[in-house]
Amino acid sequence: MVRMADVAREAGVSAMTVSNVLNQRRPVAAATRARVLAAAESLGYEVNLTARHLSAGRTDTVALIVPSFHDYFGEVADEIAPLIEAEGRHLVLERTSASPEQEMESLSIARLQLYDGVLLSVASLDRQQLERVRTSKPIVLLGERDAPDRFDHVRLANEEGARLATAHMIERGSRRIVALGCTLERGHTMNSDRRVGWELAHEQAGLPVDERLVVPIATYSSQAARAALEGAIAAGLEFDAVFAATDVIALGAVAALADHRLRVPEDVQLAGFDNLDVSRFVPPGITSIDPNHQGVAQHAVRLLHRRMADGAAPAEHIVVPVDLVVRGSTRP
Amino acid sequence: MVRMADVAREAGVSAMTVSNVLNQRRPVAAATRARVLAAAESLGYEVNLTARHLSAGRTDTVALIVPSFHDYFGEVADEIAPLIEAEGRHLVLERTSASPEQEMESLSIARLQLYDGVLLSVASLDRQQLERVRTSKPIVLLGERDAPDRFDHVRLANEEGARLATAHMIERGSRRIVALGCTLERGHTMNSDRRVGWELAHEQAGLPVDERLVVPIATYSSQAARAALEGAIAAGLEFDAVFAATDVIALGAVAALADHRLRVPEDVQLAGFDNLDVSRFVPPGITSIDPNHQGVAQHAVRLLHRRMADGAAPAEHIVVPVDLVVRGSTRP
DNA sequence: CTGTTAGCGCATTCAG
DNA sequence: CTGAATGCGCTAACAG
Repeated sequence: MVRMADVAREAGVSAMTVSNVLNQRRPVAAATRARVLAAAESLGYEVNLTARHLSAGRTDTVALIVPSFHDYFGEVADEIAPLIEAEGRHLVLERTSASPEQEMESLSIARLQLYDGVLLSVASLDRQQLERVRTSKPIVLLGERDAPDRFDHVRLANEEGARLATAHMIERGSRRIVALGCTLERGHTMNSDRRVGWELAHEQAGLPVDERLVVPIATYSSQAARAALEGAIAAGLEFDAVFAATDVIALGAVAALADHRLRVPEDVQLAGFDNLDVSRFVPPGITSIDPNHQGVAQHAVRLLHRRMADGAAPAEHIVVPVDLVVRGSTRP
Repeated sequence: MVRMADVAREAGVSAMTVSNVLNQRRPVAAATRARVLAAAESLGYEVNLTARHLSAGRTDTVALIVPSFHDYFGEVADEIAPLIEAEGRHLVLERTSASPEQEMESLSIARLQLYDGVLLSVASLDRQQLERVRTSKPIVLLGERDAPDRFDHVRLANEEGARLATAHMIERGSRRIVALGCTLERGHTMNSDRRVGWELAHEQAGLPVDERLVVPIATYSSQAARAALEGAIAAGLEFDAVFAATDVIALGAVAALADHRLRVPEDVQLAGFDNLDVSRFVPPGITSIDPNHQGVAQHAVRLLHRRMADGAAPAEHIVVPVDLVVRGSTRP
């Protein structure tokens, strides 16, 4: 390994001068500068970032910690990356496997010290566990779970999105709308908040809420969603629309409906949530709630930036508005 | 910030003893040990990993560098992560935006020094640019591009996969098969190799190869694929099947075919490549080539592991076999 | 079993 | 404009 001292010796200067040339921190005589650059080049020198980080006390790197790398989180990450890079920092992704243990570990101060700031996409930690996280590192929470007020937090307008999608299908004539992947449990989680929105749409339309239409699923996968809806159909549940808690779930619903030769939207209307790319292309196009990734990304980075500048600033809690995107899976 | 020295003072021992207790490196008297742990706990001490990394000369961290975080790469990353973690290391993702500049920068020795090993998913660097990468850091290349022999490299059996999918549709009666998202250009790239497989299937079946059926696309998006196929249809291209270079492209084809009321598979058969989750659920199910993510992940991690153990070992070039997964988009 | 010394490679501070 | 001294926090090697 080539160190700065090696370059210094080769160029006949001190290490400090090498540092100054390479970082353009102080003016250096042109001739000296040229010699240093030549020496660095010929030895193939590159700065040791670990040493720089230790010395500087910062890493110019931000971590985005997600439950898993694919689907929704990958898409958000691609939105966040350029915003972080625009400020001259690097973004790295780590994942927690959505297990509370790993999510806690990734929050250990040790791991945090590698980064100047952390965006944590909370999937499974509850309020109490988050309460125990004590660190002065800038952290911004992303996601739909309830969290302590002292954290900056960006979440979606889950209720409003679910209400919009459900109201839209009521307006287009449906009266028995399955809430697939939702839950009757209370407490702020993504699938509970979305069920509340589904209820709200019924109340606002003066329709009764039939809790049998809430069909929970085992895991947030298309496979589980397909199985759950098949099960509901087999059990004789009557319905004329499906509100799916996520687009991944909606995709499972598409498959289950096709298996039973139920036409979308003629027999059953369908709407999802997340506006994944795939929803534009699966015929007849899946009506969905656009979660405004860009807005999420912008707020998250803005809050983190602010927090890194001022650790004592009061916490902000952002609810990012969402939009209904109408496609062929709901009736005109 | 609490340092080891603070804990040492609090516990009335030396820093070395604190280190030994926390890392279980050397036996420590039970009483001392207890005092150290109590002190660490009460002060809220956590080791500074940057300092440890500098001192130890390693980071126990592997980077997976990908062109973008979503879709294919996110799925592979989720396969690789547990294998890395099983060896007691951490995995982080960085992205290059698929620009050659950034891909080169992520390969700068400086950046590499942060990691004990690097898995680089090559999207846009050509052989010549890779040739210029000089480093003793363990690197394993992933991806379909041609690369210098001195690198360990894991790629898919692209030709064979494309041949399988095309031959399958020929067998099921198609004679004019569009190669959507492929290219007539020579040289080892993903979409060139897959075109070669498409050709090969024709030759083996004794069928002529009509180059007008090769329909390239502007970007690897469903949107671009949809537009390209619409364009081909509008231009009067006659075909009875589509081999899509990727499943993302196949999804665009599904949309384009639906727009033109062409039934799959009755009017047009369709097969893709990548076996994305979505392909199982889009009616009638998209026949696809399974890229064997798990095999890719296992080989990549194995090669990296080997390389980290022995920097001088001869480079291995793995071609991971692929499988045809038949679904409803091709005829029985 | 525990402590001392020294150094990982860089960059800030102060001197010249 | 350039250099020397010093510290970032941890741990390997050596003493005791």
